[in-house]
Amino acid sequence: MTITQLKYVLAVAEHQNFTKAAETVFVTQPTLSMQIQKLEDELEAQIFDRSKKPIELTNIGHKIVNQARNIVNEANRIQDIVDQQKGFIGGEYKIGIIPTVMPTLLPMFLKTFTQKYPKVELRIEELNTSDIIKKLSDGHLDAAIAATPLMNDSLKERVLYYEPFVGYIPEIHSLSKKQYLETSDLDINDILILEDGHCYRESIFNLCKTSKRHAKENFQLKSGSFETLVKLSKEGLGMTLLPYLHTLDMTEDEKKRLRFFNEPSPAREISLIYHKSELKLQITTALYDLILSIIKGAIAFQDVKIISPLSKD
Amino acid sequence: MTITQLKYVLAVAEHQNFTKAAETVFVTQPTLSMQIQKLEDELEAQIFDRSKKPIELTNIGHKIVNQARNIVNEANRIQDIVDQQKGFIGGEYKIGIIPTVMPTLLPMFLKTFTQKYPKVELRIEELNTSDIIKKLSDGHLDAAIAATPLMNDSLKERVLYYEPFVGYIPEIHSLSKKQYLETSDLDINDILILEDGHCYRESIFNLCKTSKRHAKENFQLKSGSFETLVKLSKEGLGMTLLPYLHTLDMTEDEKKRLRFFNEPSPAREISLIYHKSELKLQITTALYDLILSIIKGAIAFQDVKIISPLSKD
DNA sequence: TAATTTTATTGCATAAATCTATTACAATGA
DNA sequence: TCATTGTAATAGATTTATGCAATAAAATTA
Repeated sequence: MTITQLKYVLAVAEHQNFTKAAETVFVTQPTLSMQIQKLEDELEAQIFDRSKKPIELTNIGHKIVNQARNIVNEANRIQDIVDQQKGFIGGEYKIGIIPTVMPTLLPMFLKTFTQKYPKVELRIEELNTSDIIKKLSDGHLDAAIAATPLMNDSLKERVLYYEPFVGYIPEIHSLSKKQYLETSDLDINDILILEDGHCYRESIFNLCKTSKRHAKENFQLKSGSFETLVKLSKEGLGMTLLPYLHTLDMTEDEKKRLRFFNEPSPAREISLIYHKSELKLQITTALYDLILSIIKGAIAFQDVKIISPLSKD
Repeated sequence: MTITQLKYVLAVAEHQNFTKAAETVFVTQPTLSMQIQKLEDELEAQIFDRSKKPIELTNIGHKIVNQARNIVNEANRIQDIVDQQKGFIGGEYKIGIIPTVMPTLLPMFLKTFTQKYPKVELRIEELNTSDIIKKLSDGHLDAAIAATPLMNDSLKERVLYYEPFVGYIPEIHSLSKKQYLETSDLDINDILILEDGHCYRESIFNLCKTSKRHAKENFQLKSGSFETLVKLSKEGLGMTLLPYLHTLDMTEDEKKRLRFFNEPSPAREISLIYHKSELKLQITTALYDLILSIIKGAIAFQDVKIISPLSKD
C-alpha cells in the first residue's frame, strides 16, 4: 500500500470515473487502473463496483475511502509541520468567499496579504455556502469566508467580524421618518432580498417577526447584486437590508436613506472557516490575523444580535 | 514521500542507529540510509542529527517522527477495516501481561481463545507495567493486561475484573484468630510483599494505614513468587497478602490460613489495555469478551474497594 | 595509531511504476 | 442488429525506484 495508491482511490471515488480521475492525478488511465487493482489485491477487497455505471463504491470501499482521506491528510500535514517549523508561509492556498462578502472584504485585505506573504499563491473563488462546506470537506479548499455558525462538526470557525444590517428606506416609505429601526418594524413582504445560495436570504427570513417563510411575493429576484436592490428600492418597490460594509461606498445622497437599527442591531457573523484537520494552519492563521487587524478599523459596533445563517425548520 | 520511508524513519528514531534499524525493517543499511536521505531532501529538512553519537532527532525531526507514527498507524488501520468488515479475526497479536496476573489468568483463557480464533497468532510476553505502557505507546504491543487505572491519555482500558486481596496469616500470627480482616489491621512492617515492577507493591503500600512509604524492612524480596512468600510466611516471617485468584489452587491446609477482608474488600482492578488508536480492535474485543465470560465464573465478589496501582506522591 | 563501529557512496541488478497502443465490454441509438 | 460511444482492462516497452554487495569515509574506542 502506498500513499500514491490511496490518492488514486480518492480521485476515482470523487469522479466516479477512472479516465477523469487519471487526469486529475496526472497519470494515464491504465496506470491508475493497475495501481487500484494492486491495492485491491493486497487488501483482498473490492473497493469499487465496476459493474455499476457510473462506478460506485462498495460497502467496504466507503470505509476504505474514508480512511484513505485520513491518511492522505495526515501525510500532507508533514510538509505543513516542516513549513511551520521553518516559519515558511507559502505554497498554493485555495480560499472560497460567499458572494455577499467578496466585493467588500476582498479589496480590504488582498493587496496587503499578497505583499506580506509573497510566497503564498492565493486562489480565490466565489462560492455559496453549501459549495464551501462541500469543498472544505473534501479538501478542495483550504479555507473560506462565510456567514456562521455553520454547526458542522468537521469544520472550524474563527469569527472575523459582526456585520450589522442597515436598512435602505426609500423616501416615500413609511419607515422613512424613523431615525432608528427596530426588528419589529420589518415586514417580510415589504423587503427586497437578494437570492444568494441559502445564506444571506435565510438570515433575513429569520429576522422578520412577521416571517411566514413562504409568503407570497410579487416577484423573485435571482442572482442580483445589492446595487440592483438599491435601485429597485429607489423605484419604490420596497425597502431593503444591506450588510454594513456595503453601505460604505455609497453616495452621500444614498447614505441619507440609510437607517441603522437600535442596538442590539441585527448582524451577521462572518468567519474564517477551515477543516478541522488544520492543514496549512500557518497560512490560515496569517490570513485571519491580517483580516482581523484590518477590519477593526472598519467595523466598531458594540452590541449586536447575531442572525444565524441556518434555517431552523 | 512513501509509507515505507516513514517506517524507516520510525525505526531509526527508535534504535538511534541506522544499522540496527535496517535489520528490524529487513533491508540493508545503505538502502535505509538512502531512503531517509531522499525523504529529508523532499521535505527540505534534516530529520536526524548525525553528528551526535548515538544519532539524535533534530527539533523538526521530533515532530516529523510523531506525525510519521500517526500516518503509519492510520495506514495499518486500513487492513483492520477490511478484516473487520469481513468478520475476519486473525493475524499476529502481541499481548503483554504483568507477572502477578500471568500465571492465574493466562491458563484460564489461552486454550479457549486459540481454539475459538485459530487464525490469530498470539504472542504473549510477561512485562511489568512501565514496559507495558512503553510498548503499547510505540506499537510493539497490541494489548496488555495490568492493574489499572493507569491515567494514561493515550491508552484505553476495559476492566476485566476486580480481584480482592486475601490475607495469608500464619498460625502463630496475632491476626490468626480473627475471622475477617479489616484494612486497619494491616501494618506495612509486618507484611511480606512481592517486588514487582511498581505495580502490585504500590497497591499494598497505599492500602496500609500505617504506611510510611520508606519504612525500614529487615530484608528485601526481589523477583519472588507468591509461592515463596507463602513459604516465608509459614516460617513465621509475617503475614502476606495474595490476590484472590492465587489462592484458588492452594492446598486445603493452606486455605485454612486464609483470611478474607470484610466488605468492601480491598481489591485490584485488572483491565485489558490498548492504544487509543484502536488498531486490531476486533481481536481486542474478542479477547475481552472471552476473558470476561470466563472470569465471571471465577470471581463473584460484591463490594470491593479499588486500590490504584499508581503511587500518589 | 590501529581496530572497530557506523554511516555514506558507488555500481549494478531487479522490481515497480508508468506510458503508448490496443483490446474488451457495455450502453446507446440509428 | 450493428455501428458508435464511453469506459475499463490488458500487453509490451520504457523509465524510474528500490534494493543489494562491496567499499569508502568518518567517528569512536582500545
